[in-house]
Amino acid sequence: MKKLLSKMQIKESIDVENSINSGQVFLWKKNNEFWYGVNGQDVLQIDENAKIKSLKNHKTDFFRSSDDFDGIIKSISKDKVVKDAVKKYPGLRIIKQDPFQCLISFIVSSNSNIQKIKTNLENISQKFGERIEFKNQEFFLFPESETLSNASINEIKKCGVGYRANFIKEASKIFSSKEIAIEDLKNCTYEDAKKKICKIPGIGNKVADCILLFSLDKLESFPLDRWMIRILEKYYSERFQIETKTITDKQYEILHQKIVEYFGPYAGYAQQFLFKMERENYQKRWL
DNA sequence: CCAAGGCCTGAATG
DNA sequence: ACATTCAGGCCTT
Repeated sequence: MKKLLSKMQIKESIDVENSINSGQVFLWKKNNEFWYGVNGQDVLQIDENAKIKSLKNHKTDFFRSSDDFDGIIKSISKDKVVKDAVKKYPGLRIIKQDPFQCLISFIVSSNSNIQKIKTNLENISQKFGERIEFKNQEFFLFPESETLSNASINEIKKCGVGYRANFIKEASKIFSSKEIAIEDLKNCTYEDAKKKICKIPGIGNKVADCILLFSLDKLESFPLDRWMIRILEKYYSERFQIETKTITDKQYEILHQKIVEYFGPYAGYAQQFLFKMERENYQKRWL
């Protein structure tokens, strides 16, 4: 029994370090052997075995451990490129994060870089979020949508987000008005959910796909940023031909359809493995 | 529907 | 030093 369990854990083990360091989340830091991070109105402490302690005891399947991980790996392993990436980061997971924080995070991310995104989000939390102590450390929860919807553009700008300040305020208004309900988004299809959130200012194709993949359970979502385009050109130039320099909405949609046709319904996982691998190849920094 | 240009900011590059 | 480019894009023309 014990042997079986340990074997299972090796097979299914979650790589906390690499999952957090893969461009999905930003308000995380390591202190001694634990990772600490803000997830909406909650703070989490995670050890190397992915055991989670939550400040508010919210139930969250942060690492999507109820996903059939082995099945997903089999499903996306269509070629050597993905297989190599999976072999390199076998415990890399898609993280299920707080939807509002995720939405604002990726609005902030556009035309930016990880270090700056992190700083911007820390500023937003510190300025507008509730200060709280957890495990003898200070944290600032991510602000509620109401708070940000009532904040002035200038105050938001002080967080260093520039022209995105207006997007943040407008997005927060829409979110807090419940005009778009999270449960609906989770329940409807990828296409419908995407259509809905793309109406929010500051959310285009790429940002929408990040939000859908990292907080709304849409695993066929496949965010196409500069890195993924580069990866497709490098490893999949015949299969996914990219005709133009700038990817238009229409081309993005066609490309995404081809990608899902090829990688299947868990294409988002394939994206995460490829992204992680290529960024590491170029020794890009994470948090 | 497509192409081009502007945009806050700050670290990296020349 | 100082200017220019570039970075997980989006929006307008």
